[in-house]
Amino acid sequence: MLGMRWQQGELPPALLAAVEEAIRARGVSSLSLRDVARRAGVSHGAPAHHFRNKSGLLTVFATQGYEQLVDMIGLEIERSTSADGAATLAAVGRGYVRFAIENPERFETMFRLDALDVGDAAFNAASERAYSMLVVTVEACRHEGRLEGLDAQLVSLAAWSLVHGLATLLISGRIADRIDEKDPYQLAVQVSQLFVERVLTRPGE
Amino acid sequence: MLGMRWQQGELPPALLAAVEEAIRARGVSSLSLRDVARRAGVSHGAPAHHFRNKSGLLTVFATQGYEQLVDMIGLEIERSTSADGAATLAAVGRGYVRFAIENPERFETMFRLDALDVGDAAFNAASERAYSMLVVTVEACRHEGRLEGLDAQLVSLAAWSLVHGLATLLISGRIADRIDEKDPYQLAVQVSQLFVERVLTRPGE
DNA sequence: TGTACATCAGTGAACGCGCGTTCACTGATGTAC
DNA sequence: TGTACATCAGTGAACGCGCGTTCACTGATGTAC
Repeated sequence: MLGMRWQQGELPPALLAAVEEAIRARGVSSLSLRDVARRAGVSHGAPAHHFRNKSGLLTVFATQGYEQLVDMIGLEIERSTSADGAATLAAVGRGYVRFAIENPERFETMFRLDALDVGDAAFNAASERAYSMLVVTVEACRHEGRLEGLDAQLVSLAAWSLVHGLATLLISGRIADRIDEKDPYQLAVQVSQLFVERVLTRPGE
Repeated sequence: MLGMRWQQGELPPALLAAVEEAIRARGVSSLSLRDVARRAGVSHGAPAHHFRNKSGLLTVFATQGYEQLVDMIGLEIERSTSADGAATLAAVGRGYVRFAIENPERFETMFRLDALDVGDAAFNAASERAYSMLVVTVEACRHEGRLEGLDAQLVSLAAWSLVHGLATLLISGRIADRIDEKDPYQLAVQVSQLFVERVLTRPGE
C-alpha cells in the first residue's frame, strides 16, 4: 500500500466508477475485472476484497442503476407541470428514456441478466421499486377514468415496451440515420406524449 | 477428413446452425468459435475456411436473421384478414415480435453491433429491407388518412420501439412474473392491436 | 481405363494472450494497556 | 508516551483455462489427357 490512491472506504465507489468507464471504453461484453482494477489504479486482486467476484461487482453496479432510474423518473415527475395520471405517465416515460441515454453503460448492464446475480435481494428490490412507479402511475390513470375499456396490465406493458424499445434503439445507434429529430431527449418527449395522448382515453369519456 | 460428417458445401450451413445451438446453450456473450466448431463436429480451424473470422460468421448469422424477419413479417401480412394499412401495420408488429420470440438467438445477435462487421454490405441491405417494410406500411396508413395530424416518422419510430421493446423484454424473461397473459404471441397480438386501434386516427376522420 | 496433376476442405499443433480466482504476504492503521 | 498486538486493505505471483488465429500438412475429389 505504498502509492495509496484511495482513502479508507473509497475503493468500492472508485471500482464502480471504473466499471462505467471500462464499459464506455470497451463495451459490456468485453468488460474484465482486471481492466476495472487497472482503471481504478489498484492491483487486479483488490476487487475481491470488496465484491465477491465479477458478477457481484456487476450486480451492485446494476442495482445502483435501478436506484438512479427511480431518481430520474422522480425528477421528471417533479418537473412536470401537471400532477394528473396522464402527465405523470408521460413523465415516467421521459425519465426512463432519459436515464438510459444519459447512462447507457448502466442501462445495458441492468438487462444483461446472464452476467448478474439474478437472485440478489437488493437487485430485485431496486428493480421492483422502479417497476412499481409505472404500475402506480397507470393505476392513477385508471382511477381518473383514463383507461376506459383498456386493460391496465396491457397498458403498463405497452408503455414499458415503448420506452424500453426506444431507449434500446437509441443506444444501439440504429435510429439516428432514420429520423430527422436528432435530439434523443426530444424523441423521448414526443413518443411519451404520443402514447399518453392517443392510447389513454379522454377524461370523462 | 477421415470421419467426414458433411458433404461438400454442407459445412457453412452446419456452422451457422451450430452458432444458434451454441448461443441457446451458453448465451451470446460467451459464444466461441471453438465451441461452434465442436458442435458442428469439425476441428476448430475449419470455420476459418468459410468465414473470415468470428465476426464474419456472426455477421452472416445476423444477416440471415434479418432475412427470416422479413419472411416472418410477410407471413403475418399474408395471414391478415384485411389488407388495409392499419391491419398491415398490426401484422408487421406481430411478425416482428413473433420472429424474436421464436428466434431469440438470432434476434439478440442482430443487435449486438459490437460483435458484428457493421460495414458489411449484405448485412446492411438485409437490415434496410426489414426496416422498409415498416416505412412502407406507415406510408400506406398515411395515404389512407389514418395519420391525420401525426408525423409519419414519429409513428414509425414509436411502432418500432413498441415491438422492439416488447420483444426484448419477453426474451429477457422479466415480463412473465408481471403479467397474467402467459402466451407471448398473444401479448404481441394485443400490443400491436392496441397501437393500431388507438394511435392511428379513424379512417376519414 | 489409367495416370498425373491441381484444387481445396479440413486437420491439429502451436502461438501468444488475457482472463477470474486464489493465497501467502506486506505494511499501514487502530486498539488495549 | 510507548509498546504489543490484532485487524484488514491491497499486493503480486501463481494457477489453470479457453480463446482467436495461423499454418504446414493430409488426403479426398475433380480434371486433363
